[in-house]
Amino acid sequence: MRVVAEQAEADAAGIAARQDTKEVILDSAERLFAEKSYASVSLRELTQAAGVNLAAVNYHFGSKDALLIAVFRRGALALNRERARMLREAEEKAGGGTPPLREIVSALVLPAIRYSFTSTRLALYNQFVAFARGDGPAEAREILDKDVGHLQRFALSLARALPHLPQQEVYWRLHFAMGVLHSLYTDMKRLESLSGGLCQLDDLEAVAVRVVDYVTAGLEAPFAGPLVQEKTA
Amino acid sequence: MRVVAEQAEADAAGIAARQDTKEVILDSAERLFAEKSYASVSLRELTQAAGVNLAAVNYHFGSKDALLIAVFRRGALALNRERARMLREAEEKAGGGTPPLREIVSALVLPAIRYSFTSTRLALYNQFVAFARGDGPAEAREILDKDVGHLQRFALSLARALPHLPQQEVYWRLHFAMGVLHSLYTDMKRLESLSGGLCQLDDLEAVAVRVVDYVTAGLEAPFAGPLVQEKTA
DNA sequence: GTCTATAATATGATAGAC
DNA sequence: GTCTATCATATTATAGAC
Repeated sequence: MRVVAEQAEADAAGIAARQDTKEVILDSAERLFAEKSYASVSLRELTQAAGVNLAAVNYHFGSKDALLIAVFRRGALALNRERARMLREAEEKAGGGTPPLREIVSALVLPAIRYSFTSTRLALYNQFVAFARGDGPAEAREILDKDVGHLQRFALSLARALPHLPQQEVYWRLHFAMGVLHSLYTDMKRLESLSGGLCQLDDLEAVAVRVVDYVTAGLEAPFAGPLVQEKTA
Repeated sequence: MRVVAEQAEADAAGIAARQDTKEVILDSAERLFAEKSYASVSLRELTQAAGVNLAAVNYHFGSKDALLIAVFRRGALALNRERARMLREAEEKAGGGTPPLREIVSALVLPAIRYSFTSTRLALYNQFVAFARGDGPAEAREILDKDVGHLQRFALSLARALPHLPQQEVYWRLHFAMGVLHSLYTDMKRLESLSGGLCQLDDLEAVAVRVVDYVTAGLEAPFAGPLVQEKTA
């Protein structure tokens, strides 16, 4: 794209030129789609923010819809890979047995939080997912619905760590945990406002501890069983 | 609109005709904006779904943006009113003292869940909020950010019920609770898929108990303090 | 691969008859 | 208040020069 010397170098080396442009577009798209929703971001705004030509999106991805799917795929792959790695490590450390609940929760939670701090790439991944579900083309929604394989692994691991809980309740509480994670990407402005600036997304470790504490406690909540308490009033 | 006899009747009675059309538009807008995002829903699609004329939106609301704000306002008012009512009742029942944590949580949680079951009007309110934040005009976003007054009441009530917790942590855990609620409107399809159909949003009471259990446990989670545990590995 | 110019279409909004 | 017709504009996508 911009640096012509490098371009010539890459071409000479037989490499598929600079794939830089593609990456830059993906980065901008992820951020803008997350911040402003897919439909509301025009290709003009997007390509201008990315510093590339208007036609580049269609050249590299084929269409705006295809770009949305590409940006989702990239984010999902990176996040799921890291989660799976941490879960595997915890299981190995447990010698084939069940890892402590806190470690399972950490494997689920920490990659999402870490990325939100360190990588521009995944900072807004979860927020993007919310929009993709409402906005995107059918294909993107299907991918999203099917993107449960890695969560299934966590469901199984959690079920082993919480043998007294019916499987159904494990699923519900895992689902709630995802909601807690979601809150880190979605409503931080409201939290900042609510707390008068006291609560901020600045200290990675501190936030991680809070989330793990909360989610672990929720998973360990006493389960009363299917009977609903009779009102005394 | 459609029923001419009623229209004439209302006109004869001196009432401002049928305000039905306005309501129908608000209902459709709330649902569609929530499902597909504000920007992706055209006025043509919206008015067709509502069964009203294309020009009706501009006539009754002035613009598409103004419609978004109107639909948000209506939902926020109804939900906050009900939450405040339940919290007040709990406080009165406690005779000026601090209500049990579970009751505070119920006041926060039950109205949102109940509406999601009973009222088409508010069924998708929370999901809509997520989109409004990314999508809407600046005015809508500001309203959203400032819409913390009623949450402030809950923060204070929770702080009294959890006197050992620093105020900052109360805010964080209230924020996480909102994330749990959010999960009921946002990713239910993923939960259904993940659980193989085992988990569904069908039984209001059962879901309410699950959410209250989870959120209460999270609020009651032990608080280790600002010190971060040293890794033993 | 990148860019300009433009085609084809969809959108929000409005004027004006009823 | 409702409807049809239409304007002005913005959008995605593409053709074709470089």
